[in-house]
Amino acid sequence: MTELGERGETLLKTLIELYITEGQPVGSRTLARHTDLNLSPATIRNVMSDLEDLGLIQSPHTSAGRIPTQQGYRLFVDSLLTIKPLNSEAVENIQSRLTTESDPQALLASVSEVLSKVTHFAGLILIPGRENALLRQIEFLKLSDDRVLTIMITDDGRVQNRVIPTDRPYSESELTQAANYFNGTYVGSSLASVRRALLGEMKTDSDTMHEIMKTAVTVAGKFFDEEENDRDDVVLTGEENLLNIPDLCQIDTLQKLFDAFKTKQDLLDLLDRSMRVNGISIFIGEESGYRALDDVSVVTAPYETDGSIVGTLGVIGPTRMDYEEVIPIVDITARLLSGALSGRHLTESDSSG
Amino acid sequence: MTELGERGETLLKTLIELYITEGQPVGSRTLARHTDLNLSPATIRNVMSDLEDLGLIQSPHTSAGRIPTQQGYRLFVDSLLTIKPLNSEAVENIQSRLTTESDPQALLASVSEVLSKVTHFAGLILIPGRENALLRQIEFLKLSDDRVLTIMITDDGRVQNRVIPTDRPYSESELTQAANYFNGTYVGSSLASVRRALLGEMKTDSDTMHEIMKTAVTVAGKFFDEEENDRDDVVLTGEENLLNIPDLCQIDTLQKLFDAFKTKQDLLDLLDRSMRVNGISIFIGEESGYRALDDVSVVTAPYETDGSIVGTLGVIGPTRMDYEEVIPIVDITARLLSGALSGRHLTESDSSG
DNA sequence: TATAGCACTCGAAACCATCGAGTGCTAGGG
DNA sequence: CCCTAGCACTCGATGGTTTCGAGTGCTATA
Repeated sequence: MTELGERGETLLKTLIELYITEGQPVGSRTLARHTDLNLSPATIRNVMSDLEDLGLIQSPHTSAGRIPTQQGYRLFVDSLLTIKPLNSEAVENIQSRLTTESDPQALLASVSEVLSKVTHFAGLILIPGRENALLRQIEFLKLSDDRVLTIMITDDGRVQNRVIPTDRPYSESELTQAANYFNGTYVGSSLASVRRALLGEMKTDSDTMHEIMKTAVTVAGKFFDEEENDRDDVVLTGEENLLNIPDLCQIDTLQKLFDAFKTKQDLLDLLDRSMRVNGISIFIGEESGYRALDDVSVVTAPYETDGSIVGTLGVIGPTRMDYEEVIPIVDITARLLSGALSGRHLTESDSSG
Repeated sequence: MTELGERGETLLKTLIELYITEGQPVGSRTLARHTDLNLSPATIRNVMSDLEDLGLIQSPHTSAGRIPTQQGYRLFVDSLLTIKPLNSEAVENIQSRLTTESDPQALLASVSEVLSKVTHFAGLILIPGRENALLRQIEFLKLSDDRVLTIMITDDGRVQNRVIPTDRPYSESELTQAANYFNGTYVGSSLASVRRALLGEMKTDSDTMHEIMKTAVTVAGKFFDEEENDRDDVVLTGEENLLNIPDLCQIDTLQKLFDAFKTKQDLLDLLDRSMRVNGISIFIGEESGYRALDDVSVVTAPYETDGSIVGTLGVIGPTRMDYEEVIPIVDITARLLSGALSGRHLTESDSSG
């Protein structure tokens, strides 16, 4: 790519900043006024023409000013932006939220909420799957002759319950014994390994198994079979904020967006991809590759527990968002959350219920 | 109110039906064509003028056709509409959903979903509080020195868990004994009475209480203290459907609406009110009394478990919705749900974990 | 009482002129 | 060689005018 020169960079930077705050195409005169280069509009025009040739800016029509292209934004966030000092009120807001909430699931959801409140865009967070969590306890409760309530607790303090339809009635004591057997065998193992073990058990010739074992394997097997069991999930908050944004006033754009919000699959994919990157990811407009997100930008940052990345959080806003403000907010939120999450595991002791 | 006459009623009815399907103000000529009264447009005009004087229809401007007013819709739904025969596909859709889902919480949520799918509007359902549910089992699990995970199971098969911060560390055996004591004392009581009993216990001079009892009362007390514990809740689905609706194309209208969807308080109030009515309730435009709902209509119907009303479900759509189709859908959904909910309680037996 | 006729109203659409912000280009100056 | 001033040009936005047509209200009449 052709070299830009310091002057070109300065002008591109101020042009984008102006466009972000004003929302109007910016012309050569305006740009001249808002820079301390002491250049005439005519000179600015020449530079702008170069910038346009490079594909960094464009004009909506002949006699309008210029607006940044996707590539312009990209260059801007990659090398031009000066991160704004963090709004301390926002930091306190985030911090206080993180310290008051002790239930881990509610904590993660509230992080999404605080992101949307602070940025006035939509906040989102990837809630990690539980394949690596350790089983702390499982319990089978008889609901009726053909339904068993299964409750599983993992060492990260999460509780999951599901009603399992059964082929035959189980007695309560049978279920209790099955749970005891199951707990005795698998407590302390990761859910992934429990799942593997169950698959193996189910293939085993069932004649060699004790009746109680069979019960445990059957019921727990169905429990673990449900896909969603340990799937990653996305919590999205503040979607309604996106309705105020003048850039997104087209109903069908919003429609696409909210449809994607409902299914969440695209969001999940995107967050999942960005989890493998170390540090902030920014997807500008069509960069994300999902149609529904063509007209927005997504800023994400991974968060960790005890040093390893477990999930991602972020913000969805208009492509014309104030990156210099949003980026540090997302960044600090991820850091604060990582801090709050560390040392949150259950005691490692036995788990007799 | 002045008598309308059969001819006036017929004309009002067809006018509203036309407006509902076409979305355009309907003029005298169109109305003349769509009725079998063999009247000339001029005559129709006279009648329309009367209807306008009665406040049932209005014209957006001098040379446009007429559209129904809120009062017009009201009269229409109260005494004019001919309920369409139910779309059998929709019924099967609802029915199959109700029979496949066995987890009661998921069942209620899926009803909201199916309502939105079938009507292409937003579905909503009031999920009843649990004050009348019976305690089946409670369990305390130590997470760390200052956090205890509390899990409560009720006879309707619902599981609720919450992390309780504690003042001092409790040992695991202490917590197990406390849970045993608590279960021994309160299993089978309604949550309302457990709450009352706990309030009493907490006032009692704690010197007279065994240490284990104190533990149980303290931890469970905090659990029951959280307001949301047994609050009614609203599940709302298919909000994004409302974005396609041409009548609701104004961003600020949508904004108001989605803000209300977020807080849910107004929806909860409305559903709560309509729960006290026996049968279908219809709130047209401003009738509901909530600003956010000024531009939409809400159709609701209560549903029951074993003969007594426990909640409400419904649909939110544009004021210009096809009431003749939506009303029976809401009605039949409520009936099917009531049927599916009856006989769903847990077995009444003991609850040794 | 219903109808036919007619003048009238008013929004929608098409058309036009004007205005002004902004551009590209070129010639000239440091 | 880079910068600047000047100038003609473009094109959307704005606002006024006209036309068109759907629909109305009124009145006379069968």
